[in-house]
Amino acid sequence: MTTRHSERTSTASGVVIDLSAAIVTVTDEEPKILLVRPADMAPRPGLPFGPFDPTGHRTLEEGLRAWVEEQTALHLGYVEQLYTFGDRFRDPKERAGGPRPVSVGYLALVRQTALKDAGDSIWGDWYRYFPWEDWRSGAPTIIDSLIAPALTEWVDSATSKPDRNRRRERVNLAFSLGGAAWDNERVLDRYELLYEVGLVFEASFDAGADPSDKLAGTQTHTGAALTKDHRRILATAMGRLRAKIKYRPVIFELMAPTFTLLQLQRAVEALSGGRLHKQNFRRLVAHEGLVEPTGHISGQTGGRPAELFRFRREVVHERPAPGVRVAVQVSKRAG
Amino acid sequence: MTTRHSERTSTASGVVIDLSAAIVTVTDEEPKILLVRPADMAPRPGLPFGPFDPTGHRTLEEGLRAWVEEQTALHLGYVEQLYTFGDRFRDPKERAGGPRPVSVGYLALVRQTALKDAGDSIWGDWYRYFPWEDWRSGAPTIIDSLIAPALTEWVDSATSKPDRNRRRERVNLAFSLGGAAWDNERVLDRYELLYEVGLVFEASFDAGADPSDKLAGTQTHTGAALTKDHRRILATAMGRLRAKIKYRPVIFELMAPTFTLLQLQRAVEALSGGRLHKQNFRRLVAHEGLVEPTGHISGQTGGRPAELFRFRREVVHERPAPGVRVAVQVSKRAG
DNA sequence: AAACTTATACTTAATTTGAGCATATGTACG
DNA sequence: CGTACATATGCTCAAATTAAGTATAAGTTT
Repeated sequence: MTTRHSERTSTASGVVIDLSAAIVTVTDEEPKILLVRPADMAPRPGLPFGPFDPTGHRTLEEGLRAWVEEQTALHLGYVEQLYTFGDRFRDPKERAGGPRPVSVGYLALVRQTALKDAGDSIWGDWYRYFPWEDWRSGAPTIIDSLIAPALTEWVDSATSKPDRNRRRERVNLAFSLGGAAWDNERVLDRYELLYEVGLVFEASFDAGADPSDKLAGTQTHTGAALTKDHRRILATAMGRLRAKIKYRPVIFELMAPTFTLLQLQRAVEALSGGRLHKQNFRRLVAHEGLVEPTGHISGQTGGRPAELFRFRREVVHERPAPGVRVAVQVSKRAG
Repeated sequence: MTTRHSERTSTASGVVIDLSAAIVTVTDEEPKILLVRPADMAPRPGLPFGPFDPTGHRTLEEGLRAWVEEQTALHLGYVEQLYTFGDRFRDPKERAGGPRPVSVGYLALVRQTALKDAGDSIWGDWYRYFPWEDWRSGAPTIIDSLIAPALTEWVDSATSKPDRNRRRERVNLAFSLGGAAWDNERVLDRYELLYEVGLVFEASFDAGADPSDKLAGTQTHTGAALTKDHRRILATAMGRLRAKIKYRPVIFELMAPTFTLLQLQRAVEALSGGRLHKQNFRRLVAHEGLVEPTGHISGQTGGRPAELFRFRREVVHERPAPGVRVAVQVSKRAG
């Protein structure tokens, strides 16, 4: 216990560090995530990633940028480290004796204009993988039709009473089934719950089940699957982004240089998964000094033309928490 | 570009993953950090850490807990992953051909009662390493006497005008020299700025300077130093904890099972580095349902005896963001 | 008993938030 | 040309929250 600080080089064997990127953009009021098409080995699409090279990469982030530029011909602007994933058996190949992969996950934001489609990378609709997260037109039907009943059954099937209570609390907290307000930031909580209950494809796949089995019967899987644990990384990214919007002006990383206030509002709504009160939204961004008018007018609206605005970068130095601190209105769940 | 997803094992060579822990407690209204005494090789104390063992450790967090228990005989309760550090030359030994260390940093909270002093681990005063962060009795003198002048000089010494402006903005943002309100969460920003300007010991040490040089003349180094980049990890932990207190009831991880409201307030103040308005603080914790009275009375106050309270765990399931959302009053800077 | 320390209840004004009304200014289409 | 419709924008209003007190209670210290 005294010599523990002496030279301790790689006693650890077989660690590989992967750098993974959840690259987000918003086009046509829809949030998108950059995916690479499945290669021969991978049956499902996944996030772009590549191994960290300690000799070539000065920093982790630099390594990530290099990989992404090579794989997708995309130059990343805003990049933020999310989380480092290192649980055993994140990659099923590990069971067969593969090395232990540790992934450092990143969130990156790029503007719509930057999408050059480079071969085998594509923009995937974010809510295709998380259909229960989009409340913009009311409560997602999949919750009432599929998720809620299955979760209730899972709660009831607990063997002991304290266990049942724990399960109920967890369900209520994640999916607000107990009447609480929907918390749009708990994306990861919800995904992990669905995984544990077996409601997402990855769960049964990771458990080694033949996927065609369950799918043959009733539809019990929700949302489209990604390879390995990439959907979990994406859930982490969504939650972080939804939280960050509220206190940092990151939304402007996704906007064109000039935009109308409605375009800005729609972008926030797309990411947040709920609707905003229009007048209050305008009051907020104006009062917080987040934007300034350009004097130009947009003609694209189909109604009264809107003024074009631009982001006021100076706001970062003026206010402690500049961001779109707006309450997301989420229509009450039916029933 | 098409085969990039095929088997790509460790082309990366010489990566070692370290797990580091910033273990925080509060005793006698002072925040403390657990440090391990310098061994022969390390000239300064540092955070407890150990290598990640992919064969033995099921998860990263489990690996961290195992290391800490082994090194300090401390069982960790609340643990949260902070950030993964991988910049080149974080450890000066790397220049001499050592392996590239990547550290996954964690924040852990333990209660005062849990401190068993196990041999060569000690509790260090948190503000000894960051004297400019404690505003509880007004603006720290070190800012006006040392930091502000040095930063101003650094701003003025910029060669180009845009460069000077960038420096000024950065200084104003981090240390609120431009009249803005002090933001107690920007701990990392401030440390990194001081590092870059050369005001912390680690900067000149990492640059290879003989430390006795500078110290011989005027005192230009602020705060006590830690080994390698552990002070940076600690800064990250402080910032995260200060932020988290406001929206999650993590403060109770540091409190005894029952406590008076003033004890609770002092603990929050100790971590936040500022004073709170007493009456509003009580109204807040009561109104938020964070605590409930035990019916018992504390006799230790030296004034009117206070009622003892306990944390209401249920609050987590009731409110979206339970936490001590209180504006930290920071006395205005002198001058 | 007087001075001091801490606890706790209550007041008040300013600010922020949530929701909506009213009106302006354009397009689409009969 | 006129009516319906869509969007933009200014403004009001009540409720809730926040910041900063005053007032009083209930102990300890000297």
